[in-house]
Amino acid sequence: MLISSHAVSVDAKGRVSIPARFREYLSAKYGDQVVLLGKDGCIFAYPVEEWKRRFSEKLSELSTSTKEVRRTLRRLYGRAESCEFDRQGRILLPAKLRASSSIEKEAVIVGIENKLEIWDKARWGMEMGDADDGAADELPDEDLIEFEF
Amino acid sequence: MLISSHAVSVDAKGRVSIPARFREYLSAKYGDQVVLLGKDGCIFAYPVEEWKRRFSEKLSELSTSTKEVRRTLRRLYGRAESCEFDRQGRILLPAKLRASSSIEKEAVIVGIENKLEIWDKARWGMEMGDADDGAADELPDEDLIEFEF
DNA sequence: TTATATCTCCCCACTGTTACCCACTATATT
DNA sequence: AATATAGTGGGTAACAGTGGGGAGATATAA
Repeated sequence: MLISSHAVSVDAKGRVSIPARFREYLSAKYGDQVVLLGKDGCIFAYPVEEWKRRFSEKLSELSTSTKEVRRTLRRLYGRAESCEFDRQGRILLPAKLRASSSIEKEAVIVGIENKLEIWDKARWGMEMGDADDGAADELPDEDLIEFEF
Repeated sequence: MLISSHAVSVDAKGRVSIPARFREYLSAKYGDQVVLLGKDGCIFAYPVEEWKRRFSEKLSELSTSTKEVRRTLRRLYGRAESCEFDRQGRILLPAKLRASSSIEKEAVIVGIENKLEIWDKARWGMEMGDADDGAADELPDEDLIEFEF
């Protein structure tokens, strides 16, 4: 299971190191290929198998006979990118995705169950409520779920 | 079952010894991996299985098609950390969590049913009402639960 | 086609951190 | 007293993350 967040740097070539814990889990369970998708102001990274489960299989149930379905499909697949870890355990973030997620020099990689999210560091701070000091460790009232802590 | 509290020291590298009773119970029942989460001004430590039961399974019932659910997920997973006991039975507390819980040199580890809480010693004293002498063995009025003793 | 530029991914090198190992002390047990 | 166990501290080798040179592939231009 993927969990936690790591600050990483983006080098001049646009590469980011995938933290070792994440990489080991992904390589062992899924292989070295992931699918990238710009979403929520960051980059989602799915193992191929997860991408298929979430999108390919769902869409294959639908008929492509309607314009709407075909449009949804091409918008989803057109924005996605496929990429692999290099020998140093990094991935090259395509310039398009770096631009759309405002990622430049400092990034944060977040493990969420079975996918990764890659954020610009400043944006991640906003998303987390700018409260690293524990003042916001209470989940906001509007939360939909009642967790058992 | 985990119960009682132990004072431990935090070494220069940020490690704390998990008291033997706790470690034996956790290792035997769950394994050597725990998930840490900053909460209530201390650090919660769940066996992975407990984390999954409380959070992963609950969240997997929800659709991630709404922005609110995705945000809740990343805020929860992003603040958590996964870690293992070393050969001496210690865990390394990540600097982020030490900071958010004010843990520096002296800590207290509390066993509560099936999770641990790790406190800064001074804060733990406050939480216990500064009364190690038994004067506060009566639950305060504002407690929400009526226990059957 | 040839020449030039760009991109991708390999390799190597450097640095700070991590986790293993050993050792010391205090407490408990025989 | 002798032995075992728990908690503590620190040295050190291995590894993770970082940065950059350069080969090969692909694209662009002449």
